Amino acid sequence: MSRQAPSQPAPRGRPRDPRTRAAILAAARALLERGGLTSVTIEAIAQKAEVSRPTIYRYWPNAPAVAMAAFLETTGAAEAAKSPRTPLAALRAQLHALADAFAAPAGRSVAAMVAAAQSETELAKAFRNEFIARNRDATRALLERCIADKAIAPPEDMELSLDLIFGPLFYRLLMGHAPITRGFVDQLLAAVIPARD
Amino acid sequence: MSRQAPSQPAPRGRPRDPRTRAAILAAARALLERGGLTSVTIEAIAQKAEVSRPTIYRYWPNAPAVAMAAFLETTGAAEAAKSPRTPLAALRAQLHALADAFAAPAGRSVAAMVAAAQSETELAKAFRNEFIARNRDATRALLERCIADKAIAPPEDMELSLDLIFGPLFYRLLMGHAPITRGFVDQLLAAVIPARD
DNA sequence: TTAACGTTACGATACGTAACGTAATATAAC
DNA sequence: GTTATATTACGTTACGTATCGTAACGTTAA
Repeated sequence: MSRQAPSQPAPRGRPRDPRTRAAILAAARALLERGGLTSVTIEAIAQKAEVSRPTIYRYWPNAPAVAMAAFLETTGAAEAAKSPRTPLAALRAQLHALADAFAAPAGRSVAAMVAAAQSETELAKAFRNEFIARNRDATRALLERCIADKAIAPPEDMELSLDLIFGPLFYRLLMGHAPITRGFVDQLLAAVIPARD
Repeated sequence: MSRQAPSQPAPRGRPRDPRTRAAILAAARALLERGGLTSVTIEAIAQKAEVSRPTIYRYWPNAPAVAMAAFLETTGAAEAAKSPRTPLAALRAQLHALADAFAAPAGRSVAAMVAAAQSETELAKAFRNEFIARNRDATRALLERCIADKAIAPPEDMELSLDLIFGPLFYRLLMGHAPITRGFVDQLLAAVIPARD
């Protein structure tokens, strides 16, 4: 009996050691948080991961791609805390979490990925789809729950509201002209989300 | 009669040829707009400007510094159009000009400089002081004139208002998830600047 | 047999600097 | 005023280094 449409084409030969991939990503992530994107070189990753350089190239085409993979692996969209009862509180908790991440060393990684995305189209696409879009989706969902609950007045333009919330956060992260605090998030929300009228 | 405190200590030796500096900056600017920051190498600048590499190093310490100098030379703060009579119209014109710049090839330069600032402290400082701060100052001044004229209600936090205006613009520039149009600016203003009550 | 991985090696690009010669300008000496 | 001299700008050439991306080949695990 022969399989006519195998969903998994049966991998042949020696399988990839999962520790290899993990070691590369872990090394890239560590380098990224410490020294920023410029310190994430194939050479440095290879040494830190105790893997040969050609092996890294067998997984990813260049250093920024490894950095992006490492970044996306560890940093998902900020998840809404489950505990808050009201969607408004959940929204606030979600953005507080994002602000915390931006203020922490992880914020440097985010900034580095934004920077990397400016010069590499592929990275930009991945970053938009896997990070930007996910964060917007998560926040949009909570906003709509707030609207459904009549906790806030429905905004005229939902996408504009998202730009008004995320824009200033990224702006401060990248320009560094002012700190990113939970209080700042609260200010943003107060300004952007019209309280229930 | 001897000058006791000469304001210009009389430069000695061969003066710098102004065309050298101009050629370097022009070349850097062209490279920056086309290929982004990674294409702005000392090597490429030297060839395009028809200047030797050591000469470039005599002016600036590294390639990103040249790029920043070229950027700041050509892209100042958006100036308020003189024609509009009311400060509110001037504010709108100023931000329209910024949006136009962000949407044009010059926008790529701005994005490239933001990216560069993430990995080079010196550049970050220059960029904050010479570009970010200047734009904020210009807009803040117009906002205050609007307030003085009672054209708009005074915002609770002026700096927050500036973040709400500039943040989304940079956010769209850097993420590229939506276009930067004059209509977007108008939407921003409507949302952020409470109309006269 | 097939593919993963290491080792070694190679050419290419860009870096930043040094050394040296020449050109252009100021100041001082005559 | 003309001439010497110091000083600086710029080009040319060269050097050593870092990192890149790839190729070749052997070894190991399925």
